[in-house]
Amino acid sequence: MVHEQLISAAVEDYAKAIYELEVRDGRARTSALADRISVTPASASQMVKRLAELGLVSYSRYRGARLTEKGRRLALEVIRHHRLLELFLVEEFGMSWDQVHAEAEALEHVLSEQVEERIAARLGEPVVDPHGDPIPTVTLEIEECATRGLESLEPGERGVFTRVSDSEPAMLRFLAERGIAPGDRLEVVDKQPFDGPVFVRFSGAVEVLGGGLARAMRVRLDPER
Amino acid sequence: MVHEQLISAAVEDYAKAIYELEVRDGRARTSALADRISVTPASASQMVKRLAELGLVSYSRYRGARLTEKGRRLALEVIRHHRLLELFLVEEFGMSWDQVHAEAEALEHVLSEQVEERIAARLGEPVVDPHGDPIPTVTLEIEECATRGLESLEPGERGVFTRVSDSEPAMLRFLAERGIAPGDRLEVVDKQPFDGPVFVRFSGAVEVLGGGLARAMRVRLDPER
DNA sequence: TCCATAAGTTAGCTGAAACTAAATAATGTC
DNA sequence: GACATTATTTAGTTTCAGCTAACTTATGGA
Repeated sequence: MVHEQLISAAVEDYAKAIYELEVRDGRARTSALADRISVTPASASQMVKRLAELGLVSYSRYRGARLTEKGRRLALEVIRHHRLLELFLVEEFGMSWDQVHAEAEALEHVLSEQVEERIAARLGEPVVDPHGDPIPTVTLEIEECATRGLESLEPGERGVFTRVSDSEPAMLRFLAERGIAPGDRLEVVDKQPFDGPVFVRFSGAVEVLGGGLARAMRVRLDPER
Repeated sequence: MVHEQLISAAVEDYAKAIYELEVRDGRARTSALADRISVTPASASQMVKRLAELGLVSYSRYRGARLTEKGRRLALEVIRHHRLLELFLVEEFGMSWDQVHAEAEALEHVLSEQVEERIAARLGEPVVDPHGDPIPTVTLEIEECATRGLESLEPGERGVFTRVSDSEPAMLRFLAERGIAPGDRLEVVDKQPFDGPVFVRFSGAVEVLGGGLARAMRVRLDPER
């Protein structure tokens, strides 16, 4: 729970991004990483080398980075901070869904264990954040339940809207306006090819979601009861 | 309220330190500044030059820095963040007096206007922090009431314990243990020369305060009623 | 299988902000 | 008023984390 080597905010950001890419894609390609951190691929490549020196990832050139156990713990700690902060800002300060991501992004790196603990206690040791993302426990356990991008569902398939990328305020506002939130059940009614819009029924009303939004929405497939 | 040029945390720290030195000593000497920031005088000197380029201080070599109006506003904004955070952590999370300084030191640089506003509202737009330091208003007005170091009072003089440096946890714990807090009335009973201990009566009990502690305690002189 | 394109890396540079060592100004004492 | 002491600044280096440009490896179509 305590870092030995004094880890910079930049390194924490890389660890977090690599973790999230591994969860989503199974691996963290350099360019995807660069994209997520908003730096050039050259910078990401270099930083991955630094993370390797710090023992946070293992990698061999040209084949991406894989978090070590130590790197994974660091990533989960940052993610716990991030998600607790998001939930705290929503619950305690009544801030909106789409605002809290940017706030948490900055605060996550300077949150002490002490304050983290106080926040978690205040919120009743929560297990999911406002976007439906699971919050790692104090001991950094996390249950990443398998989800699929909404765009991959075929018409007729049903599921539960489980989480949505927290980094697209416009998307979050769009959903908030329509009262769509994690936990809602949904059924794909129709979809158009080539990343076109997806038609989804949420408790009655059918919504048309553009391709980009559909890819950002993660769905847990209906256990068919 | 919004910075034009994207100001780093380091620059914010310098502005704050210069402000506090100006309040305490009337001016901010390079070595005092270096001391406060925990860098070498050479580093402080260099950074003062940078602050001058940013229009935050005016200075001519060898005669210290003076905050410009812009620099003063930046300092007060950081100080507002710091003191609101300290109070928030004490009031809402029940953290102790001596812990909150370090926390606030890190958080102050990443607190958005939004969250600052929420915290201030939650606390009821407070005007002093837990250490007795005044909190600048939203419009950055502050009332720095004239105080003297306890060590400068002569036996027989009376006053009100008004504030204490928040950066010395041991000192704060010492005071907390004895139930001494800002607002307490006091009377100097005796003192020893050469930075020796000062004997002070707080509502009955006489306490012996070492020279270092005495210098850290700021006292508002009794208006003699 | 070959090769064009895409992905990833290396080399070399930049700006922040720290450092040490050396030089220079201010100050206070006699 | 001279000079020793202290304070401040300058010069030159380091580390971090980004950049561009040039190069290398992977990959997928024909």
